Amino acid sequence: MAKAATLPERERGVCCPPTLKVRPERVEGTTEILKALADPTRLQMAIALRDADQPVCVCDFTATFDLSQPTVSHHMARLREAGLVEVTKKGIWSFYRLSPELPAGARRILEALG
Amino acid sequence: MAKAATLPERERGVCCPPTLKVRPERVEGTTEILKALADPTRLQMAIALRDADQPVCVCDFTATFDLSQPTVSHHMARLREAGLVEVTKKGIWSFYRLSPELPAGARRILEALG
DNA sequence: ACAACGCATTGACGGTTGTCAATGGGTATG
DNA sequence: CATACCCATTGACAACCGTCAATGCGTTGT
Repeated sequence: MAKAATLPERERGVCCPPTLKVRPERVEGTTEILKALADPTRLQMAIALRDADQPVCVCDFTATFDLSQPTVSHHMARLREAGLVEVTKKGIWSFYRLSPELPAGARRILEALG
Repeated sequence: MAKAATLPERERGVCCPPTLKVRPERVEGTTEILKALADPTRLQMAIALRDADQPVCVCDFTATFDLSQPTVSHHMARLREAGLVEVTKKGIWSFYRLSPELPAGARRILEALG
């Protein structure tokens, strides 16, 4: 992270558009991840899954947050669509865990949280 | 980041709510930062400011993105309200830079991007 | 077979968001 | 002063989001 010291000298009517270093495809992907995490409930869900040593059942999330079961299911679906988590069904339960093949960028963001 | 190996054994009608480790106040703050970054334009703006060695003028952002000037101004206001950036006015120009006193959590998130 | 449980999906609703056009205010140049 | 430039604010509008009630489906236990 560079230091921002002096203000540039400028000329009227002239702009110096900065070059965007990140590839557009990567911007879109990162934005989707950030949108998936930019909700208090989903943020805590993601952190809980990150720190869990076992997959977590949906019923446990429903018990934790003061939210209806469909709402919890909706949040898990959003995390799933962002590629952050995966689901495994066993009997009547659905167990969620972080995606094992999580891209490095997504993992770095997750580890920066909490 | 722990490994998620075996599925837990469960019992019908019983839930094991995980303990949420992050303080609620911190959850709210982190969510605000993530919401501020969860937009393609603002994400690129923030990365550009993170990597810039000089404060960046609004007119440069207006020239870079295919967006109207009020929209760019609106995005900068959102980054400002999230505490991520600061503005310095000099003449007719407004120069933006990352907040010098950026909290450690926010800095970690920013450094995890791009 | 039947009832109970766990979960996903659908439909609906208010609140938020991203965008632009229009406006206004501040600062430099002629 | 008058004009041009840079920027913020306001108002408006479509799109999206978070939430719940209702419903449906598969699984388990009786």
